[in-house]
Amino acid sequence: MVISDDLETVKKSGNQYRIESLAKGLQVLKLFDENTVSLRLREICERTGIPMPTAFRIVSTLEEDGFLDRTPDGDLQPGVSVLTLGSAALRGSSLVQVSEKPLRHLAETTGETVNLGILINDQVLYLARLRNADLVTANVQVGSTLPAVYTSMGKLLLAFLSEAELDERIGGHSFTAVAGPNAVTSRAELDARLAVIREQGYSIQDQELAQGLRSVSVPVFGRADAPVAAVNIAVSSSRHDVESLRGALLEHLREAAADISVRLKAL
Amino acid sequence: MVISDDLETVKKSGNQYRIESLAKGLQVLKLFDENTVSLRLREICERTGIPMPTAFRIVSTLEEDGFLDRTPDGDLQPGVSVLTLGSAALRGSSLVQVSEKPLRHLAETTGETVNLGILINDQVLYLARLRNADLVTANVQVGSTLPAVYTSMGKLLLAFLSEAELDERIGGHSFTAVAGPNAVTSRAELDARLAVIREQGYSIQDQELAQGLRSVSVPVFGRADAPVAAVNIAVSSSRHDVESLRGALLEHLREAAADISVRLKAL
DNA sequence: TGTGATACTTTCATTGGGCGAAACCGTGTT
DNA sequence: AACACGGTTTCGCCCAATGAAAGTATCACA
Repeated sequence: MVISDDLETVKKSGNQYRIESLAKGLQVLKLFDENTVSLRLREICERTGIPMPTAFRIVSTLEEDGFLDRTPDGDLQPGVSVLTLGSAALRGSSLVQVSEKPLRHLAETTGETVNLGILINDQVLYLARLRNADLVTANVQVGSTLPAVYTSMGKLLLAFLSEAELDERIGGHSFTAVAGPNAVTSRAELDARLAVIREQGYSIQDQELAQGLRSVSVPVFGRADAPVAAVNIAVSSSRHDVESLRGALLEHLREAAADISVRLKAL
Repeated sequence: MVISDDLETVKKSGNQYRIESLAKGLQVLKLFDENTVSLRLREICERTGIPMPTAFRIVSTLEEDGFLDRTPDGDLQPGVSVLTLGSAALRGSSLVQVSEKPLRHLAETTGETVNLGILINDQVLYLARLRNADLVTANVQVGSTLPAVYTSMGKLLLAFLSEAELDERIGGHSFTAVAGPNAVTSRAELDARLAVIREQGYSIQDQELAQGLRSVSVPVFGRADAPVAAVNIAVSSSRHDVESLRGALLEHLREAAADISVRLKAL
């Protein structure tokens, strides 16, 4: 739409409608993640570059609305609103609701760790996860994201994208992240693997994410003919080789995915 | 602090540091809850009273930062940032982490629905919940809140507050909400029940929240001598009478709570 | 094809609210 | 007592946030 990048007034942000003060507040909220349980005002300033009085006002506002809480000693933590919002969003998703029973069944019949994930840009977002008792598993939780190209769910979902969409999402990927021994290291290699996945209809990851981890994924379909999500079974390499994944586990996985797909279409 | 309510400039909000535009953005975010999965721009305007151009800008900003997503047909939904933030906050809480195993054990040995909750103002916030197969249960999920005075966990946690704190939290409570047949209906009645709870060290709710539901709760302690959370067992009244709750179930519950407390103190 | 309604997008002028420098405060440390 | 540090409050400037109003796209119904 905006053709006028003629002047140097392009601004850093592409959105002409962005409200700066709101964006700053969101930026502060996003500082809190799995590794960052609590922060002090000073740390918020350091990490964001926002001057202290402004950060103070932002924090006051976030606190007032329950998005931040203060521990007795003044540390700032995500507040109730964040919890309620997040859980509501997660549970509100019909995909998650509908998957609950099939996933539980899958986990029980196979005894393995199972996951449900969707594609967000170049990342896989884990929407549900049922862990088994394996000592070594990927360190992900509901809400975590991982680079799509190193995971079986991610590659599966990438495989169903058009060439253009694929470019858009992973065109800039550097393939240099720390990953497992068999990780893809170039776009060409990725394209080849995606072709195989398209061919066989399922996706396997053999120690691509990390040493010792394998997984197999299949698609979940909604009403449209593109997959809306992926389900997988993740195992320790010590207990299952690649062929084992292609056998009974894949069969159970397919049943679960089909079950979820049917329930989705029935909505 | 601010003694000057002398002028009529008291303003609706008590916070002199509030940033209006940020607050409005948060208000929009909060529209999304368990019953509100998606909204249109027009609905956002109607529900908040924010004029459309402003709402448009707010939504653009929230979208840009991943706090809102747009379905193919333009409906607005909570975005990835909300999911990741919320789950991170939930999982980041050491209380939830530490409770996982004991709660699972409790659920398995008793076969009942078990919950973990904390007190937020006059509400109980459910941090963890393991449901059994009962047809009728309270319609709560992780992240849900319920009025403390109608729940066993809530009353238990209220019972440990000082008179002043109690006043502050439920001083304005009207006791008129739709609740179960045995719900407390006055502050005096509540005080009496809290006294009993303090006496016996556990809390029972017998169809106070809703017809057909009973539960029993005990406290979880951290390093301080006030409880940090409550654990409960929630049953259908058709399968357990009140005396049954006081028996073996209470015993198992106490063990789980003690287990969690020990783990908390070991951190 | 035309008419109108609806929902959203863009413009624009006006102004109040957001902004950061700087001063201030409280607490702990040397 | 002097200092440092983290947080709070003041103050005045000015621009970014605001909403009225105009513009556009889409759909429904004739």
